Amino acid sequence: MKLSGRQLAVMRVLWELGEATVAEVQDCLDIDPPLAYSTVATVLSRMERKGLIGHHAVDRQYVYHPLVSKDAAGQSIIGDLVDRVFGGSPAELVNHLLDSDQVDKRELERIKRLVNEHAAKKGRKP
Amino acid sequence: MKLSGRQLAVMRVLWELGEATVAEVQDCLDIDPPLAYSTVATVLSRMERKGLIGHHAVDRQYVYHPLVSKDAAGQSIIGDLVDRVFGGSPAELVNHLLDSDQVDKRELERIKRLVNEHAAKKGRKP
DNA sequence: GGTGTAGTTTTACATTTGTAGTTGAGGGCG
DNA sequence: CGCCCTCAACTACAAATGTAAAACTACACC
Repeated sequence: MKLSGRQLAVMRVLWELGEATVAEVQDCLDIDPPLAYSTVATVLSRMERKGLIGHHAVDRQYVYHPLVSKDAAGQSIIGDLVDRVFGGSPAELVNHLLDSDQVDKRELERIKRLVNEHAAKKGRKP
Repeated sequence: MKLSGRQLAVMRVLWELGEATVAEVQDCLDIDPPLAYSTVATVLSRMERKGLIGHHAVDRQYVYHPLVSKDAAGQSIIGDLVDRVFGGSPAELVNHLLDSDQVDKRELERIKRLVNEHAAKKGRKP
């Protein structure tokens, strides 16, 4: 699966809302300057053509919904990143991530906990 | 900074080799079917125009070298990913990463070590 | 029943990317 | 001296993306 920048932004809205009309997507896209209605509609159409999302009509308007889960997409994107930038080593990714200033104390704690939990699970049932 | 798929592949070669001629990049790109010489040359030119790489002439041929470090690029790409997919939470990324089958026991150990080391460093000198 | 109006579909166009052929110039070789 | 070879440079073109105006269509309201 492959998402362009705008497509990803739209997917985020759909993941967040579960489903949404064109106008709702347009509103939730926090972009400056805001996209025209027809622009959003075009993006949604193309995404549907690619099977990323689906729609059903409700009262003359389309309600779009994701066909790929956030988890699946995240998984795929991360896998790609690990392969293409970090030579297949997830640890390399983590290493870079930890150096980033996006990781404050709070996030670091969460990460530590996640890793330990995961290690426990893995050890219990491999 | 923004790298397309092919551009990233080329950067990987340059990061690996430090610097390289067009033909060397072509050889090191492990792509099937292999890209034409002129294709690689075009990609390199465009990347240079965008300031991603530079070149100097040696004996009638160009030797290209990266202008952005792998670390910087990795940082930027990860930052983007965290922002755009995981709502700014690095822990979310890690969570997904751990669920990936790219993380085997060995990688998990490495990750655990990295996290603990980092926590120690952070605790010492915040 | 005509006329807005909201919403979808169509059409349009620039930019970026992926890919590669063609051209042109400098240098070596016969 | 003229030909060939190797590169860099230019040109080309299709697909995807980003963006949006224009056209169409069904509905409601006067």
